[in-house]
Amino acid sequence: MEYNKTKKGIEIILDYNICLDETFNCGQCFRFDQDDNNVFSGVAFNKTLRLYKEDNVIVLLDVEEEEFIEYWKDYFDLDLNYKDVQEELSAINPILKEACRFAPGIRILAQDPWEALCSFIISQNNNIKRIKGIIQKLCETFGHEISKNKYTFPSASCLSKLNVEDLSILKCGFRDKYILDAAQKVSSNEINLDAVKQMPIDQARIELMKIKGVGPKVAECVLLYGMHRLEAFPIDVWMKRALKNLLPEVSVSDFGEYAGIAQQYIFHYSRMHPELFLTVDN
DNA sequence: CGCCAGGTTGTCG
DNA sequence: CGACAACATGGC
Repeated sequence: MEYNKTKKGIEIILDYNICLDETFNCGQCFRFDQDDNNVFSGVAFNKTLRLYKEDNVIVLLDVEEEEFIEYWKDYFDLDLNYKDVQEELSAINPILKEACRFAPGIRILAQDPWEALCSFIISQNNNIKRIKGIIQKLCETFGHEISKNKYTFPSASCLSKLNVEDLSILKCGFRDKYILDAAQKVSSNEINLDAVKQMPIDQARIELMKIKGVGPKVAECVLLYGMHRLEAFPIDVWMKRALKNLLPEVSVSDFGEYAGIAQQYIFHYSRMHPELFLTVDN
């Protein structure tokens, strides 16, 4: 991976494809949006990021080299060769190969663990549009503004001081008490997310599921998107349908160390092809 | 209006 | 263990 420092910011020279639209809109994160002229903007790690792609270059606007190295290089998983991963996955199964081919520019973002935990608690039995709205309101209400209409994600410590009435403004329904339980367990260090990130994955799952509202699927999303554990394999309604109807002869253990990336390609492919499932049950 | 949404919990057999 | 209703809210 090569990059240049310019007066605009950091320019990442791509030797393979990265699609910002698919990466930000494939259901793994909820805080980036595209404004007019092809520029995406959002917040991660309490920092506003604005970026766009032009030809084989991604421009991170107004980003210094130190900030790029410390945050964004890992955030976009730039040290992993996704082309190699896709070749490996494509050899497993023809449908998986097709899913890789369909959206090869998706990357698994390495998000903040607490933000991922909170976000995927909110995601349960919910739709992506509304998830984004609830998270936006959460940040507007309890984070602080760092640039025009851009807010930090409120810390666990901050949310742990609130009660369910305080959260009613979010209209997040029954998930309010789950958010508070997560905030309390994390801020008190009863659940140490930095430690969980380093644990053997079976133990990490058990630790995360001590939080109310965190079951197998949410735990898996936290591991994959918030702790960059690429072997994690979240199974939601779309993945259930896909595994049953598109990949009946494949077992989850066949996907290997990059199962989470495989999952993302399959999830996105399925969501973009709902017609594949119209005539089936579940 | 009714079904569904990147599920989890509690309960019942 | 497995099945299944209930859960808040709003997108479509």
